[in-house]
Amino acid sequence: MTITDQSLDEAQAKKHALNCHRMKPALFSVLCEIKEKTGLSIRGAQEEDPPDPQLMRLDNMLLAEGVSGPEKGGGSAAAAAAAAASGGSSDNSIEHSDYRAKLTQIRQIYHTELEKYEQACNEFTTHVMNLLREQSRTRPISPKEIERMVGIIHRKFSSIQMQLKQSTCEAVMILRSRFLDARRKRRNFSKQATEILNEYFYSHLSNPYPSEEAKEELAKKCSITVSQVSNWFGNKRIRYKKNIGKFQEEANLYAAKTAVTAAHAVAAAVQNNQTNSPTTPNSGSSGSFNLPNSGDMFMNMQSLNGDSYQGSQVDTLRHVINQTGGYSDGLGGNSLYSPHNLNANGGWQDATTPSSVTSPTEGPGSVHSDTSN
DNA sequence: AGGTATGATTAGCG
DNA sequence: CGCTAATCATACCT
Repeated sequence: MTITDQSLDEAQAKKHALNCHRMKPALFSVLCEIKEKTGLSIRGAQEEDPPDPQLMRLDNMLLAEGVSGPEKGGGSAAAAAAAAASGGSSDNSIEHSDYRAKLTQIRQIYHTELEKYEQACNEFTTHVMNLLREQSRTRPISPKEIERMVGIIHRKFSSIQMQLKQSTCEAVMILRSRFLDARRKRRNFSKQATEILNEYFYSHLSNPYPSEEAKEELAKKCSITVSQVSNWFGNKRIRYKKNIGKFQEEANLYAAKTAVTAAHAVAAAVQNNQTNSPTTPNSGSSGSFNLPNSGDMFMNMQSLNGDSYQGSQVDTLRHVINQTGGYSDGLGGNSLYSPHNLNANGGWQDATTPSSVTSPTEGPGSVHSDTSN
């Protein structure tokens, strides 16, 4: 619906223009050729035999894409198939309808062209027949010869048809790759979605591997697909690990966020005269990872968040943070980080620490140094 | 324009 | 099959 689509339009227009240019002269030249060589050598015959595999492939594909199939159902079927092929995304219906529209366009062009060729074929056949009939007055013409002529004509036209099919296939492929190859057309998730994902990630930092169900839920919440969630976590894990310093700020932020909510809950609980803190917001799948927690994070948290916490709550918060897998400790703060920590826990990542993991991208100092973003 | 962020894809591993 | 690591291709920012 933006620039890409326009370019697609152009591309398609070009494509079709090209097709038309390719077809028409071909047709004419064939006609001329046949006229001249009134049934002598069969020059185009090598192009396809009756069970031409390529033609079959094209036919199958056109059918599968809904171009040559039934009018209406074909389109949506194709769109569905395409969606399935692209990874089962049933989301952005807008784009799919757009896709379908384009596909319909292609189909229409295909059908009109096809019709035209058929018609031309018939016309030309009768024309040649007439010619032959005329000639038959001056010279004997065997039925066999006529038959052969007709055969030649049909073969020629079907080879043109094949070109049509081929071009249509190409157009469809282009359309598909344009629309369905998400990589080409990547769009960032919504701010909200990223927020949700990050929240989950940082509150499960000790074990950021959402279960299938969790993924589904996240997917639903973010209105993205499960595989997108998986992708996101895959990317996030690897990138986080690669450059923890860079994510420090973010980590603090989200930790603070969850901590705050937790704190509220805890506060409520405390008010309820309960000293327990069973309130880790997200199911406590953490556990296995125990890092020593430093106060740093908390301080940052305070400053980042602007909220002021008072004495007793501080401890509670620390506790909560600990529970939530507060992992932020020395890491971003530069010197202290050792990638070993990650592995040690057997939690995520196994040892493959490539030599250059701990690039000290970030200078010393305060956790929120640059914010170059 | 160039750099960075980011979502998706791919090869390879267990 | 899910994961990591590397890479691609685009979006977004400067």
